[in-house]
Amino acid sequence: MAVTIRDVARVAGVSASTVSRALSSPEIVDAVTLERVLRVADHLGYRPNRAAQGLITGRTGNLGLILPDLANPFFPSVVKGIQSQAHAGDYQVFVMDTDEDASAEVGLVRSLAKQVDGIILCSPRMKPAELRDAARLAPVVLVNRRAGSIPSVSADNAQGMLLIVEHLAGLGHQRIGFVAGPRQSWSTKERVRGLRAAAERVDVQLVELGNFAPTFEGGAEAAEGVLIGAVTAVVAHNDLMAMGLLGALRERGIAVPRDVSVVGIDNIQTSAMVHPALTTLAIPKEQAGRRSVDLLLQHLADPSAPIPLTTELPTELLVRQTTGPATHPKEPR
Amino acid sequence: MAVTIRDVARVAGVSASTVSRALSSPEIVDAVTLERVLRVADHLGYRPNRAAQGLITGRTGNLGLILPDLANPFFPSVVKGIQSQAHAGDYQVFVMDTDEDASAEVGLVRSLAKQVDGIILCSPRMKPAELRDAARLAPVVLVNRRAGSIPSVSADNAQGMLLIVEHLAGLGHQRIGFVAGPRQSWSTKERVRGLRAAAERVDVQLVELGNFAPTFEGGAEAAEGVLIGAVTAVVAHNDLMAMGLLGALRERGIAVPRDVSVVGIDNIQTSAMVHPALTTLAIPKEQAGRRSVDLLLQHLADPSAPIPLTTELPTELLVRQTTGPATHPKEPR
DNA sequence: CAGATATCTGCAATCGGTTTCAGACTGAGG
DNA sequence: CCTCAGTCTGAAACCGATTGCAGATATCTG
Repeated sequence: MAVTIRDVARVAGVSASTVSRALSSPEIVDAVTLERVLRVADHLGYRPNRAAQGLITGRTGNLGLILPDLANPFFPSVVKGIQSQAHAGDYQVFVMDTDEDASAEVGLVRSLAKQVDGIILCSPRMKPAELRDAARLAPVVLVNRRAGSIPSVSADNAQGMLLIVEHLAGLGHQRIGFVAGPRQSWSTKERVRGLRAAAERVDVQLVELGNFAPTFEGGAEAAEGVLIGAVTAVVAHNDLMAMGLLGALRERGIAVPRDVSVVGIDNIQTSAMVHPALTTLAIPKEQAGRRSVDLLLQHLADPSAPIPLTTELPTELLVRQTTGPATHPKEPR
Repeated sequence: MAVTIRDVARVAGVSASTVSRALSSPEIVDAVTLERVLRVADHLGYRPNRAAQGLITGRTGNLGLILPDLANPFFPSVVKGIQSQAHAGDYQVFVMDTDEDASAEVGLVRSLAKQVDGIILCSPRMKPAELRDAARLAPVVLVNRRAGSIPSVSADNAQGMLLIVEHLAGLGHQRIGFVAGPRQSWSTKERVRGLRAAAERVDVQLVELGNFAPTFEGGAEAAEGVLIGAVTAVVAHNDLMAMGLLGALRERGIAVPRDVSVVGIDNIQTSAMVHPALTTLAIPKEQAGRRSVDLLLQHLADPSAPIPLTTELPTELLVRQTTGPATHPKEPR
């Protein structure tokens, strides 16, 4: 059916070995033979059979990507970055959505391990011990999480939180609320830590308003706490929550940013499309994706070479319309 | 390194063939042998090598998915549906994002064809002739497009447009604007057609406001035309555009839905999160994804069996806050 | 009880590449 | 002219599974 290496060999009047060499190590075959083989291969539309190559070389040319929920607007950008970078390196990407099921992750890694050369775990929910096990089954790179000795790519949360707090402090805010994500989440912990450090450094008060689901609804639920907490500014764990919060505040007649300022994190696409447009900390999502692929491919190219363990990408604060001068503290309007 | 079928065979005291049969056609091996083999396989953690299986059977166990832009919030839902349904059928999915590059699609199909058992083309931008060629390289199912004799899954646009127009007419709107997407797009044509038919049937006037990019910005650009067109309601080609339109109208001091009603299409996640929440025609995105996989797997299971050529999924109108009674026509407030 | 049939299993070929090894040929140097 | 190194090529083994074929055993039939 399909044209094989032997077909090319026959037409070019050489052996299969020569064709193989012409394609994979052209420098060791005679120039005129090479040219002829390549022309024939091209003319016949020859495409190496990946399965056959994989069988002998042990390389599949595939990468696996496991993530909790594609519907969460944070992830598609990461996938795009991964996808395009992988493709540039002649790798294909298996995308697997676990529907936020941490236990599914473990099974997926196991079943994927043999079919790919490496796995990218994006915001994995699994336990550290499970991560360690996973990393033994195949080369693994983590995105949005750090763990033990597994290479990882994440945003520089400490720096990002500082940007946020400095911005708010600069607007006169003294009491800043934080609407946290799920307690177990790595990002949540990172961000709490970063905010605490930043608050101390900038000398403002941080009011932790509790943990909520990292969704629009979760953010809406946090509105009550914001009012009770008597803060003049709120940082939400992500943009989705910030948007939920915005909606709930509006329902309660609280004006943003006049009565309270709101800052999101992620810079998802729609954060710029809502009204008022959301001030948010932009995470370089595509870049994180690309970088994770780089790390993986680098490791595959030379498994003995050392891989940078943790890569932290700088964030950027996008000041839009949901942050403004603090009202309460001292500046009477 | 990895445990092979021969390892299992040796430990179980049988031949490799028997192990193979135990795994793929259990009914033809002796019950006690079967049990022993399966136990050993499980105990050793045996996983068949997909490359080896693929080499001999010609089946890869992979599906390819080509789509224009993952960052467009319409697609992740479709991917989720495809992903989960494929996984249920023990298939993996290669996801490829073309970045809206129609010419890239052709190349991708070609390079993917040998590595997958079938390809799902989601909203492909390529020309009909190219589609025909693609379908010759591998089994293909189209999502969101119809073309010649290639099986396809799409929303029932005619029905959907009728729902929209009836809803608006019911609110007293007589002049309804349509902000169309790209002229070449299949959906655009379908929707124009559907709207025209619906307008005629319900006896309202349809004002076509021109073609715009299917983005937030594209929608914003359409605002001017909406005002000039003197319509009391607008249908946008998709939610992203509707949201852009909403923003631009607000900037011009036009209140929605008081001054003008707006209807989107797609029901992307954020359409419910903006204020006012967008009235939109919901497309069953996940379901479309699942269905496309069903069609493909069905064809793979029995290539001779006929496949339903076009599947149209019913849509649903979600009436939220951007549509209200018409102001102009006769009802003075 | 012989012979036919059914059931189960193993051998060996096969898929399409890659890679080791050895041989053919070339040209240089003595 | 012979030897030797260097360059290029082909034969054959191999990766890990599946499957047609044939042989072995058990079961059934008359």
